[in-house]
Amino acid sequence: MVPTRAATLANSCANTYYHPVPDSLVPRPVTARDVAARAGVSQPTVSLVLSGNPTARLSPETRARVKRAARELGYRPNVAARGLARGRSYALGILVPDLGNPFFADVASGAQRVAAEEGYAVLLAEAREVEPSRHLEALRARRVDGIIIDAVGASDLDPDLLAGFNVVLIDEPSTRWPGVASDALGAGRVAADHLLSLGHRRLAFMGPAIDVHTFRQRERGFTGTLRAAGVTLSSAALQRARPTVGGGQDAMRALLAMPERPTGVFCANDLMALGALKACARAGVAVPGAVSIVGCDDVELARVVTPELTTIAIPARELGARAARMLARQLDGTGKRVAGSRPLPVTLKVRGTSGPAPKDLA
Amino acid sequence: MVPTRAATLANSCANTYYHPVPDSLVPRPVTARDVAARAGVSQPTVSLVLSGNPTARLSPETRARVKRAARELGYRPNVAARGLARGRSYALGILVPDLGNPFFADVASGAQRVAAEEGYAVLLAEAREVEPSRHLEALRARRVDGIIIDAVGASDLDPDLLAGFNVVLIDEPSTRWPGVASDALGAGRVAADHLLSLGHRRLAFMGPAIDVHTFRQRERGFTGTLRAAGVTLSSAALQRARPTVGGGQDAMRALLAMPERPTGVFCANDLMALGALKACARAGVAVPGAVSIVGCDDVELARVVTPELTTIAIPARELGARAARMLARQLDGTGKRVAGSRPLPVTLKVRGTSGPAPKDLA
DNA sequence: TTGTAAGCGTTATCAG
DNA sequence: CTGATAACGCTTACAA
Repeated sequence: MVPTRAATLANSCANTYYHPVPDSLVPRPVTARDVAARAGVSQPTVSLVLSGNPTARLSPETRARVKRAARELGYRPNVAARGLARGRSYALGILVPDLGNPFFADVASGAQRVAAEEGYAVLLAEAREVEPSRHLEALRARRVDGIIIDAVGASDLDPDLLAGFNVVLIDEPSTRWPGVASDALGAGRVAADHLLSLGHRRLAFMGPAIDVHTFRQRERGFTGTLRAAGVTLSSAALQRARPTVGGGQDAMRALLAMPERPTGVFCANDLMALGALKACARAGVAVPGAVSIVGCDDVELARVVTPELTTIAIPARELGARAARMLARQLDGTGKRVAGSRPLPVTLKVRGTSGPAPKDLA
Repeated sequence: MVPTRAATLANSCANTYYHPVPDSLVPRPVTARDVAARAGVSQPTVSLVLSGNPTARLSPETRARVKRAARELGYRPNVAARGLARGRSYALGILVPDLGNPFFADVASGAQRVAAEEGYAVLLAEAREVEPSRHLEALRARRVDGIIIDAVGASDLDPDLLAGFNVVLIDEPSTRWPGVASDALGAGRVAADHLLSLGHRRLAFMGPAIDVHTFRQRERGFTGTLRAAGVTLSSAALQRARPTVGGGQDAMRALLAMPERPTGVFCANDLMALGALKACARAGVAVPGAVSIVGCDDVELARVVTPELTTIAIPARELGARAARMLARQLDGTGKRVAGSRPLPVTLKVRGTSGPAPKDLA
C-alpha cells in the first residue's frame, strides 16, 4: 500500500518539512494495455468495451472480463490520449475579467457545474493580471473544444485570436457567435419603473465609461423609460466610474454634491450600488429617506448591508450553466445548429434602499 | 479569411439565431508536420527547434527556417500531444468548496495567475454541488500534474482518491503533503488581544462545527489567549453555526439572547461576521457601542458595510499563488524536495465594528 | 466476435 | 548537425 508507506516516511521527519515520495514509489498509471493483459484480450478490445462505442459487438462474456479487470486495476482512461485520437480535448475554457467580482465567480461556478456533468473539464482564465490574448493562446495550445467568454469584450479582440474556436458569449450579442444573455434592457426598465412608481422624478444613473454591452443596455433601458415618462437626466446625473465599490463611492459623492441632488439612483451593478450606499452613510445622507438606491445583479452581499440593497436579480449561475450547456450541445451535437436563447428574465428585488421620494422634493 | 466568411454567413440570418460555420470551413490546426514540410526539414527537427530542448545542436540556419515557417503558419504545439509524449499534462487542478465565498475565489485567482505564468493550465473543481471524489476522479483521468486543495478536508478523503497525486494543501497541515497556510492560531490570538485591550471581558466566539483545521486554530488561538488572560468563555458563548452569512446571523441572535450578553465577539470568518453585524442591526443593538465584532479574512466586502468591519486580514490570493508556485517547483523541480513554508502572517485591520467595552459592563 | 494495424501530434533515442 | 524510428495511450477501420 503505497499511501501508507509514504505516510510513514513523512511521519519520521520534522513537522514543518516534507519529504516527497521517491519516484520509484509512485506507480505508473494503469493503461488499457494493462487491463488487456489481465483480461486476456487485446488492447483495442478494452477500448471498445470501455469507451461505450455503440458499434462494438462483443460477447457479454468478454465485456464482463474486461470490466472486471478494469475495476480491479482501478483503470482510468487517459483523457489526453483519447482526445488526441479523437481530435477533441473534452475541455472548455472560461474567460472572465475578475473572479473577485462575485457575479463572475457565480458564472464560473455555474459553468463548471454543468461542464462537470457533461464530462468536460473547465480551464479557468481570469483576465485580471494576464492579458486575454495570452489566455486565448494558451487555450488554443490546449485545443479546448470551446470557450465561454463573459464581459471581456470579445468583439474588441483581434479576430485571429478567436479564429477557429467554438465560442459562446455571455451578455454580449454577436452575429459571429451564439450566446446567452440576461435581459439587460429590461433591468434598466424595471429599475426606472420602480423608482418612478415611488414618486421619484429627480433621477441619476452611474455606470462605467467602457463600452460593455450589458452596462450600456441597462443604462439605455433606464434612461429610455425615464424619457418615455417625461423625465430627463441632466448630464451631471449621468456618472461615469469604474464598476467597483470604489467607483460607486466616487460617483455617489459627485451626485451628492449636485445643487439639485437626485432622490433616486440606479447603479450599473451591485458593487457600485454598495459603494454608493457607503458614500451616503459617510455623508450622513439617509437611505432611503433622502436618496433611494437601486443596484443590479443581486450578489449575495446585497442582503448583508443595512439597509438591504434593492436590486435587480440577474441569474449569474444560470447564465454560466446555460453557456456551458450550449457549448456542450454544440459540441457533441449531431444537429450542429445552436440557437441563441432568449434573454433570461431579471427580477426586481425590493428591499431596504428604495422608498418613496421625499415629499418636499417630489 | 475564414472569420470574415463566417461573419458574413451569420449576418444574413435572423438576429437571434446562429448558424455555425460548416466543418469544411474550420481549418485543421497546423501541426509540426506542416511546419516541417514548409521548412523543408523533418518533423522531429521542428520539435527540437521549438521545444527549446537544450541538447539540440542545430545549425542556426535551420533554426531560423523552422521558426519562420512556424510563425508564418501560426503554429501552436499541441499540449495534449506533448503531454502524452512527456508523461505530463502541464495542468493543475484546484479543488475548493465554494467559489461563492470570495475568499476561495481569491485563492483560485491567485493560483491561476502564477499557474499561467509557469505554463500550467488550471482545472477548476468546485465541490459545491459535485462530490470531491468525482472531481478527483476526473482530475485523475486528465492526469493533472498536481492538485491544490483548500478546505475540503483532504485528510478525511479516502486515501485512494489522492493516491499518486502531487498535492499541495492550503490551510490544512498534513504529514503526507506539503502545504501553505496562514497563521490561523495567530489570527485568533490577535483578535483576542485586540478585544482584551479594548477592555472587553465578556467575550464570545462563533465558528462552524465541522472540523476544518483553520477554523479550529482560529478558535484555539482566541480561547487560549483569553484563558491566559484569566478570561473564560461560557459554553453558550461558543456558538456553532455554518460559516456563512446566515450562520453568523443565527449565532449572533443566540448570543444576543444570553442573560449576560457578551460585549465582544470574534467570528471564524468574515461572512459570519457580516451576518452577526446584520443581526445586531436588526435587533437594534449598537455596534460597536454595545457589542464589538471582529471578523477574519478581510474579504473586500468587509469594507463596504457600515460601520466597516474590524477583521484579521488573511492573504488569500497569496495563499493560492504560493500553493501554485510550490506545486510548479515540485514538478519541474530538479531538486524534488519541497519545504512546507512557514505560516503566512496575518494582520489586524482595526475598523469600525470594534470599540471600547461599554463602561457599565466592563 | 476479436485481433491487427494505422494513426492522432508530440518527444526522445538513436544512427547516419 | 540532422533525420529515421520508436514510443506515449487511445480510437477506429479493417481483417481474420
